[in-house]
Amino acid sequence: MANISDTIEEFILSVIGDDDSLQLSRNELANYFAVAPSQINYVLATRFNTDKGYIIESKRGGGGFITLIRICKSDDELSAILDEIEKLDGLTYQKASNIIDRLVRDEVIDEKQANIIKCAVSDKALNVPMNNNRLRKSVLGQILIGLIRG
Amino acid sequence: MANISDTIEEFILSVIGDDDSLQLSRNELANYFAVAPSQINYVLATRFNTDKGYIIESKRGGGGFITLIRICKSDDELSAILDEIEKLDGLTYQKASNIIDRLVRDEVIDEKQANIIKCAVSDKALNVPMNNNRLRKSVLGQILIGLIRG
DNA sequence: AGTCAAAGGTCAAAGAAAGTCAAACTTAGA
DNA sequence: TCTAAGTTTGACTTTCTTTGACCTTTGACT
Repeated sequence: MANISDTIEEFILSVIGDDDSLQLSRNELANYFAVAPSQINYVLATRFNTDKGYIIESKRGGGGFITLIRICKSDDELSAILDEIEKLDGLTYQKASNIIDRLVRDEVIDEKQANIIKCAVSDKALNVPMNNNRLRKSVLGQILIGLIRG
Repeated sequence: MANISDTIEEFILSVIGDDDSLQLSRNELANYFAVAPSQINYVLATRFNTDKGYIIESKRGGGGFITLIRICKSDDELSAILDEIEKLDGLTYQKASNIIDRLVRDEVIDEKQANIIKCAVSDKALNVPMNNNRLRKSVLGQILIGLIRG
């Protein structure tokens, strides 16, 4: 509890509300929360990355800014994600979790379903005597296929 | 009696009271009782495990924490199944599927959730170069725990 | 074009939790 | 008394967060 990154995340989420983009100033935000500017990058990298369904754009120099854009939900978001992970060799839990969060955000699945899926792809569930990232990709892949079939 | 683990157990029980979850800091608690931090893990492992009706979640790093969640009464069926499969060495897909159907019949989960779980424990998902019945048991087990957790 | 200040970016080290595991110790029971 | 089970401790690991030093880009102003 009481870690500043979570607080900043909350703040950004509350500011973005239902909008699908938000412009902010890294320095101002860092100043507001009295943290190092690079902490803002940390929050963006861990909480607002593409897996979670956000795109970050920015500009440096005088009058610079950071723009946060929510990737819009599309009808075939499931197949898009399936394609996306198909290219990868495996999936870390972190990445899988981000994808699942994104599906919740875009209302493709609900919290309970997300919970089930996260458990299914957790390290605890996939406790094989080797790197389990390939297996995780396989499990999540099959679940996505199952969701597509309805 | 009067060993420190029992004292810590008492303390946690008194703090949790009638609530069904409690967040605590391992270091603070260890400090309070002047014991090694890992003793807290010992107390949790021996007194607040799933058999005893609790589930533990945690996060490391700055602002880390441990959350203790009490399994509630309505989760009896899930816990019973958990106990049941805990005794087995592994689970065939057929057996897992039967369990899932049973949960649907008893309205513990719905069709969609059942579909997700079946995908997660399918042979296609669990395509490891060995017998996957142990793995299947592990995956279903974690999902059941997740369902209890809510 | 050249300079400079004002952004934002990167990365690695330090810090702050919690987890693991095995050795040492204690205690209850045969 | 001997042993097995339960407890306590501490060294080492893993994960997540915070900080700071240094780098790059941009636009304004000579």
